[in-house]
Amino acid sequence: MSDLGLEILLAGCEHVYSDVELKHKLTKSARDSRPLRVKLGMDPTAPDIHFGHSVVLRKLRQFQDLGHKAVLIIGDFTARIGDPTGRSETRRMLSEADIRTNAETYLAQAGRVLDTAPAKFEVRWNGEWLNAMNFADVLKLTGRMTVGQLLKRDDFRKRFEAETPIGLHEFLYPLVQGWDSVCIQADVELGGTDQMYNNLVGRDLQVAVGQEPQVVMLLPLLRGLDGERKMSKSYGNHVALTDSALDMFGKTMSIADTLLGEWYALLTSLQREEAEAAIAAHPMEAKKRLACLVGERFHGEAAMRAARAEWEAAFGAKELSAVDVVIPAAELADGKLPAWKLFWLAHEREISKSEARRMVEGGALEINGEKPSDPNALLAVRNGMEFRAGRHRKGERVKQPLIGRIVIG
RNA sequence: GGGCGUGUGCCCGAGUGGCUAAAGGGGACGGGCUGUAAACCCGUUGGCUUAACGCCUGCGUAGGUUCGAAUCCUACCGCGCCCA
Repeated sequence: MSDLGLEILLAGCEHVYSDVELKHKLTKSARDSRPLRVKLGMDPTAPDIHFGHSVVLRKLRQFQDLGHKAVLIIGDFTARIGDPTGRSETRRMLSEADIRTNAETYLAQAGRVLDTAPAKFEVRWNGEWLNAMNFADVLKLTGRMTVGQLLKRDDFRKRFEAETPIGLHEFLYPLVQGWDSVCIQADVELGGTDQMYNNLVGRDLQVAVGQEPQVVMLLPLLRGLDGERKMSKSYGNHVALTDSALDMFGKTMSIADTLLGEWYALLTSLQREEAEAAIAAHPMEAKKRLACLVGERFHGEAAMRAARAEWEAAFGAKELSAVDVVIPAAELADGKLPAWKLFWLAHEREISKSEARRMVEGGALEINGEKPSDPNALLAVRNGMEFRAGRHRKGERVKQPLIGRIVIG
C-alpha cells in the first residue's frame, strides 16, 4: 500500500489538523516500524455507548487494521469534572461508583468494534496521572493558557455572554483533557467535531513540553433518531450497541429519510455513489439495507437478515405479536371490566389511571372492532381476546402498536 | 461586605389577591394519514376516587397576613447584575 492507508484514514473526516502531518507520521511509523499511538478519550458519564460513538470507534479500528495502536483513555478523572462541551449549563458531577460501572460497560462495548489484541489495544485511566498531581502541578499547567484563549471557545463565550454560570472546574476541562495527550504521548487523537477545541489544546500542550504535536482528526457527529440533534443518550435518540438485532433494525427504520445519506456515510463502508443511488431509487429499501448493514458488526449478517424478516412480518403484514395482559379475576364483575382499566393493565400499570382514561377517550383502545370512547364503558372479556391499546411506551422512539391478549388470572 | 433584581408545570414563558390545575409556544403522548420516515390535521398533557363540575398535591424552601395567595409580608436557599 503506497499511501500507507492515508486515503482510508482521511475518508469521512470533517477536519484533520493536519493531513500533511498525518502523512509524515505514517511514513515515519512505517520506516521505524513503530506503530502510531492513536488516542481516543471517553468520559464514562453514561452507561451506554451507541452508534454515535461507533463512528469514531470505526475510525480507530481502521488505524488498528493498519497496524497502529489504539489507546483508549477512560476519563475516570475527567468524568468527575464533566465536559462542558455543548452544554449550556453546568453539568453535575458523578459519583465514583457510577463512573466505575459506566467505564466497565464502555470497555465491553467498545470491544465490539475495536481489535482488543494487546499489541493493538491499550486502555488507560486518566486518574492514573491526574490524581497524582499536586496543586503546584496544577498551577503550572494552568499557566500554559490564558482566560482569553479559553473564552475564544464558542460555548464558553456564549455562556459567558449570556451570563450563565461557568464553573471554574469546567474551565479547566480542556487543559486536563489535553494533558492526557502529553501523558500518553499521543501521535493522533480522534474525536467528534465538538471536541475540536479540547483536542487542539492537546497539541498546544504537547508542543509546550517539547513533544511532537498530535494530529487531530475530527469526525462528524451522527445525528440521532430525531434527525435533529446529535445522537445522545440524554436526548433518548440513540441506538445502543447493546440493542438487540431487532431493535437495531427497527430503530434504524424509524430515522428520518433526510438522515439516510449521513448514516450510510458514517456507519457503513458503502461507497457514496452507491448509497446515493440506492436512496434515490427507493428510500424504504435503502433504509432496510442500511438497517441490516449497521447491525452486522454487532450481530452478524444472519441475525440481521432474521431481524429484517421479523420486522417485515410484523409491520408489513400489519400483524403484530400480541402481549399477554393478565387480568386478575378479582377485577371482573360479571366477566366485565371498565375500558380504562383494561388499558391501564395493558400498560402494566405504568401510566396513571387518569392518563389511561384520557387515552381511551382519545380512541387509543380498540376491541372487537370498536373504539369505546367512554372510559367507564364495561367490556365483556374472555381468555384469548385480542385488543389494541395505543402504542408500546417502552423502546424509545420506536412506535409500535400494543396488541394485548387477554389472560384472566 | 453593600445595593438591586430574579426563581412558575418536561422546557421556554404569561400571570401582581378570588373567574388559575395555572394563558401562549415548544416538546411529549394518543388518534387520523403513512413506509414504525417526513409533512399535515384533530385531541390530550398533575394525581386519586364513590368519575363527582368530589378530594389531594402544585408556581425555589419554610413560616406569616387574609374569608381566600403563584400573586402581599418575613427568613432562608439558588442564580444574575451593579458597587466595594
